[in-house]
Amino acid sequence: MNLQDTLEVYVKAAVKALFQSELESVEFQATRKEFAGDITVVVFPMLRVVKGNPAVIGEQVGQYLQDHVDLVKGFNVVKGFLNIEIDDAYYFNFFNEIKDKTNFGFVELKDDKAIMVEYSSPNTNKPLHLGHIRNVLLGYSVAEILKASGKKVYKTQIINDRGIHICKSMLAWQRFGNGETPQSTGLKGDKLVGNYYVEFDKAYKKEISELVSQGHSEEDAKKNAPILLEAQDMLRKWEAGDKDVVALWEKMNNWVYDGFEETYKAIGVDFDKYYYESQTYLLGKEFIAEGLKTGVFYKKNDGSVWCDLTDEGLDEKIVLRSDGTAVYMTQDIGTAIQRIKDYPDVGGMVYTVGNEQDYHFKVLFLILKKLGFDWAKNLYHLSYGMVDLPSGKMKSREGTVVDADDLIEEMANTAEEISKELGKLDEYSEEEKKTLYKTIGLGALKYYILKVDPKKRILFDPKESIDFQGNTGPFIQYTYARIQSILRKSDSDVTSTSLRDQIVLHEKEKQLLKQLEQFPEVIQNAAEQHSPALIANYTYDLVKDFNSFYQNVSILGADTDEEKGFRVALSRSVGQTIKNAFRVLGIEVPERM
RNA sequence: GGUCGCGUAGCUCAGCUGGAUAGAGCAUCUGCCUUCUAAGCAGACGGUCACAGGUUCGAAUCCUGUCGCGAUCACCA
Repeated sequence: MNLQDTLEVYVKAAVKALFQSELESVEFQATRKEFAGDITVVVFPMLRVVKGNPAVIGEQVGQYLQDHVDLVKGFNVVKGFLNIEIDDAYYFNFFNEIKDKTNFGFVELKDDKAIMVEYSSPNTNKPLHLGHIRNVLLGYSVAEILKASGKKVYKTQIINDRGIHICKSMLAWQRFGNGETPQSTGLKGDKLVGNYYVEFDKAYKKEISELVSQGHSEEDAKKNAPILLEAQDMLRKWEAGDKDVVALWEKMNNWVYDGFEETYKAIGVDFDKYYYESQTYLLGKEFIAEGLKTGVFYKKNDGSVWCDLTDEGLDEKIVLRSDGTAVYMTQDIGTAIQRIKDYPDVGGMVYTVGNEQDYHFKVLFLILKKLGFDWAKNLYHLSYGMVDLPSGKMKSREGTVVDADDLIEEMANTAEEISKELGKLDEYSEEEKKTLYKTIGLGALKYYILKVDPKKRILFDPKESIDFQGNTGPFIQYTYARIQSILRKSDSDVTSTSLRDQIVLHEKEKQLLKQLEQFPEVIQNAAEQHSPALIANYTYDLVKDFNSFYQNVSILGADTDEEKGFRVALSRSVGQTIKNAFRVLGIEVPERM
């Protein structure tokens, strides 16, 4: 139980004893630093049940608490705010409870129902870019946060492996590829396939302008360019199961998967299960047929199938084309159902998908509810803002994308430059240095993305490098490394001695303890709100507090062994908390830097 | 046009289940490395919380409207 919950009981008791009134809840806030006290009770809301002057009520409640509650050492009232001073013993007790925990803030698995978190749903015709990075980092982190909050979690993705886009790459490769492979070119598979997607577009544009110069209208040319017709023909062949086309499709998709896997590994994320649209859209069709029988859907004269959502304030939505082929919605219905079939313990799902698809998911969830699935009420669209460039949206075909692999590498290079300038790593081997540069570079990138509220869009300017100072990943990593340095230099048995409460807490120490106490709640909040940003901002505050402590209070040079032991142990706990917080953000922490 | 989201310091962001004088970082300026890692600390400068109403003892926070930016409203995904 944290301080607020503990005090709430006493405040309620005080109000009952003094005014014979029942409070429903008590409003707390951190005491502003210009006033004495550790925690503040806001008196105003009590006026609803207790009539009188807030300052006087504050006095009376404060006095009652001081007289009846051991942990309340003193109080003062400013206007309607009752500032309470807490006895150091309370903080020592708290610290004794957590000081040896390595899993501080994390909750043991407590829910029998699992959550499936989907993130990264790439098309297989081009490499991953910065937009995917945000998606992957958010999804992975939210999955880890949910785990830390006591949930069982499966991480998954849906791979958009079928459709006209991959046929375009296939066709261009067939035409211009001369049998190139990742092996023959040394290119990552996704890059190779992506290049042919661009090649296709070039050839397509060329054909359009030729047609236009021959007198065709622009619209006509776009629709009837031979290379496009051929790509569409290829798609039909694929759907018909044409052996050669399917073989080519498999070959090129596998190149892409290998490339993606390399990128995921570099980012440091993983998945428990992969889903492919080519394998789930048929199940979607089955359930459309089912829903047609039960009246969830209806058929129009042309044979297309729709869902009427006008009662919910939305439009009608098509779920099957008139020619009977699947649309996006069809396969998403199929995928969701397939997942529950595969993992019956899943009670809800989180979809990490950009906010451009808000409407789609609103509709998807409604349809699944209408189809009568009880898990449909536990679906959540983790909607996030786009990552835009100063020039606007990233466009693969126009080459205005920030490539994921390139960016990761650049970040490590920047980390290397800075490290070399600072020159603190002389005793490290080249191998160790390389790993460290990667850790720091990735830390900077991940923190930069994750500290922003998911729903806000991010403007990324490639010309301005991501910071390594201030509210950044490397700053936090640096603080962690600092703490490890202290731990190495202190004799370890000091940290294991149990604490007595004779030490008077330094203001900076108390601040750290208060901040540490928040951590479990921050994890829970972040899980409820699906927001890694809350963890990032919390960690930053903790680290700022630690650095202030570090620069103002001597740890290893403390006056007594007892104080020294306490400060080392406190530092160790802060370090552990940084590590735990960063773990759920998917960021590693270095032993030195 | 309908719907949804966003608008806080020059820039990037916190704060938003209503609470005290709106907080950080970057940038600019001042101090601090013969003491535990200066990727740091201490401080200065910087705000009509887009605008206008409303609810409230109290609004950056809730409600309504206006403006600006973005997304979406496909037999695309």
